Amino acid sequence: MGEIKKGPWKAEEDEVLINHVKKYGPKDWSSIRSKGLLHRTGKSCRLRWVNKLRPNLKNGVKFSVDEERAVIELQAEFGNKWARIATYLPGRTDNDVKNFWSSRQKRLARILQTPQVPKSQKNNSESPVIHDAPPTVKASNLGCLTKEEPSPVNLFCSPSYIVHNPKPISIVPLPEPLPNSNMCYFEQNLLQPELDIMEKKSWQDHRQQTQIFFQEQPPRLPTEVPLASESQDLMTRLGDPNFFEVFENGSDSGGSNPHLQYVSSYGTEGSCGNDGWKENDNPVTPDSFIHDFPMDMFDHLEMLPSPSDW
DNA sequence: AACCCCTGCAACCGCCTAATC
DNA sequence: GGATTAGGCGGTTGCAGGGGT
Repeated sequence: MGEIKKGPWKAEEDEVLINHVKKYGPKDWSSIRSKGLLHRTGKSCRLRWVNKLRPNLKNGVKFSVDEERAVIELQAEFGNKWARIATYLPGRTDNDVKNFWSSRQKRLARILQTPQVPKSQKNNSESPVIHDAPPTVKASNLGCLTKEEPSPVNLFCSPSYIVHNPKPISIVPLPEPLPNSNMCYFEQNLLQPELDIMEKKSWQDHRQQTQIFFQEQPPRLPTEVPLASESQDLMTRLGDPNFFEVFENGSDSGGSNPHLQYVSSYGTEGSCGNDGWKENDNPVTPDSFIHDFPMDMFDHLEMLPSPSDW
């Protein structure tokens, strides 16, 4: 048996592989090598067929908006089960989906990358911390949010989620991660290294009437695509130190069924007086804001200067 | 023009599981 | 029942091309 060939496939090799599949079907990959047809492993042959030679593949075609949505939704549901996800996307392979997802994650991580806050600024508890990028949920905190430890929850844990899901962010403060819960989704989408977490103090400084709401519905596909111009507006708002004010005075109770809310010590009516979780008797959600996130928001984000330039 | 950086993509690697011996 | 093999899958790597400086 000759040496095993690696590296890019040549057209002649493809032809041999195609002929083999025509004769015997997409199986017996190992026999290709044992018969001396190719000096490739069965694995390599199979991979080449599945990813490049199989009929009806969308080679060289970018993911459509619908496909992107589907990947995001399916990834939220199945996790990194690329092969399974690919079965929902005609013409796409697990490799396609995997590459799409990882490049997207990289892109978002870069977008949301935040520079280190200088120590002098950190030590100054009176100075509000101005974040250079939309803050994110520390996903690992989501599983341990308690009344005693009302972590400064930052939204935007999953940009793709927000971009593509007009529903309010679902944060379920449960003691244990649930399979197929949104929490799992957050865990999987945590951008590494962990993006900076707002400190409690600055959280309070920024938001005198903090209210974060919870719902248990799974992510849903968006039903409308806002205009691109809205993206620009939103990006302007994201860069605004007072950005979080949009979460105050939520006006749209929406269709969710929130059952908990986070109330700061500066909370308003019904506040328990201390920071912490409380039953939400009269939920008001920031739906309207979240719903405003356009599909292409992060495409526009990329057009902004990098955080280091801010 | 040269260099660097980023991105997308193809292919490989390692692990796991099922089938076969 | 254990060992071996093949196939499947997710993670990772390496490279080519494009864009910016």
